This record gives sequence, structure tokens and C-alpha cells, in this order.
Amino acid sequence: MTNRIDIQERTLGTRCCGDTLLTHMTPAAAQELSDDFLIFGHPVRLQILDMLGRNGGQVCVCDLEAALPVKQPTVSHHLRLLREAGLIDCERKGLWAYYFINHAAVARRRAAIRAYMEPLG
Amino acid sequence: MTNRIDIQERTLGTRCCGDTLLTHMTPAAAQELSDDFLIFGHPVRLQILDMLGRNGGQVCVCDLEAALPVKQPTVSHHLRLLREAGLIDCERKGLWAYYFINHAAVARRRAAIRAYMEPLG
DNA sequence: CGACTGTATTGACAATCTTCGATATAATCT
DNA sequence: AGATTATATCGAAGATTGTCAATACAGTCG
Repeated sequence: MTNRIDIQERTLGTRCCGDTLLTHMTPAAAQELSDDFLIFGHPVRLQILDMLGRNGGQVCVCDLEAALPVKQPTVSHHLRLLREAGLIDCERKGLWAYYFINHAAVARRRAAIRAYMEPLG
Repeated sequence: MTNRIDIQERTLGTRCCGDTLLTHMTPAAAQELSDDFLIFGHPVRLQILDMLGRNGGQVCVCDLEAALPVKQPTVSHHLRLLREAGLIDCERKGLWAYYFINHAAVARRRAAIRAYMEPLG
């Protein structure tokens, strides 16, 4: 909390904080982290991950569809987004596709999110 | 991992998991939690919170604007979203509006996010 | 083979989000 | 009062996202 001009003496056209204090996060880092948050920013995706977490490795698309308030193409769409984000993987057995969580990838996201949020509150 | 039908014996038109295993998260809870993630799902908002966190209580809009890659109306827009989400507050002093983090609100979000993510990975 | 089943993709539409110029509001200074 | 500064809001344009019917694809069964 150094490098600060007293609010009382502040004059028009000046900045209260030194430049260095304000810019500790690059736009690229902010973009990457916001993507980490965004993938969790949809109720259907949260429910999918929750279900996969509770049924390690043996949930197929039709099971998810039966429990979710959206149609099958939408389920597949969100599964694809989660897969492209690396949070889940799948294995085909016959007609069925069994999805499961990539725990290491989720843990990495969780660490990044935690590292950002902890100093804030 | 009970209540499970062996994949091998699975027949067409059946479900692999019992209903109760799949539906442990209500759509309403999922919606609320996804909103918690969404407010962090934008690079400018992440940078704003980061700057406020490092300069407790004495950052005005023009300072933010100077450090961010967007124009002043956009900064005000994101500040409004953060304020409506309860994550920040502001205090006017003369011409300037000084923004600061609502640490308790951030802590609540952090706890909710952590409680969701921890069992996943 | 042909019929059927589970899943993925395509394409289109609607809804939402982001951005910024223009403008409004409010406080300060001369 | 008029000029200036900081911030907020409005309104429109463009980009992104979410959804689903239709369709394609792949594996199974008779």
C-alpha cells in the first residue's frame, strides 16, 4: 500500500495508483483463466460433471439425456465442449459411449481457480 | 458404485445407472452455481478484481481504464455486473468513484466453487 | 442384407453478451 | 454562470452461445 497519493490532495487528471500496482495480470493470462471459469459456466455442464463424478466411468449419453432438461444433440454438444477443454474423456464400447472425468485436468483447473480467488477473499 | 448393471450384459434400451445415482444436483442449484462461475468468466472482470485486490479500496474508474484494453463505458459496464453480483462495492468521493472488493461475498463464491470442484478432481 | 439403436454432426434460429460512440449526470474549478 | 472532468447510461451493432430438428454415422441384431 505504498506508491499512493492521498485522496484528499488529488488533483484532476492524475492517477491515484502507480502503474506497476495496477498491471499484475497480463491480458493473455486473464484470457486463459477466464476460459477455465467459462467451461463451468453452464448448468448442464455442471450437472454432467457432477453425474460423471458420482458414477466413475460408466455413464453413457442416453443416461445423461434422461436426467438432463435438454435433448440429445445438446447433451452431445456440451460433452464435446467438456472433452475439448480436456475435462472429460470417453471410451466407446459397442453402441455406447461411456464418459468419465479426467481428474488430473480438473485438479489443474481447480488449482488455477483457487490460486486466483484466494487472495481476493 | 452399487446399483450398477454390468456393461457386458447390457441390452438395448436399458440404462446402466439407477435414476437416483444420476440426479444429485437440481437444475436450480446448477443454475445458481453456474452464475457464480460466469461472473468470473471474462478477462476484463478478472483483471478488475485482481487490481482491486492489490490496491484495497482506492482504485477509481479512470485508473482501471488506463490499465485495461477496453474503453471507459465498457469498464463501467463490467463494474456494474460485478457490483450487481455483489462482488464489489464503491464509494464516491467528489468526482471519483472508488471501487473495492466485497471480501465476504468473494469468499462465499469461493467456498461454493470449491465445494463443487473438490469431489471432481 | 435391411431394420434398428446410440451417438455425433450439421445447419438454422433465438437469445445473450460484449463493445463503444453518443449522451447524460454530477461535481469541481475559474 | 460556463467550462471542464469523472463516471454512468443508452442504444445499436457485432460476436458468441445455446438449442434442437434433421441427418449422418457406426455398431448390433434378425
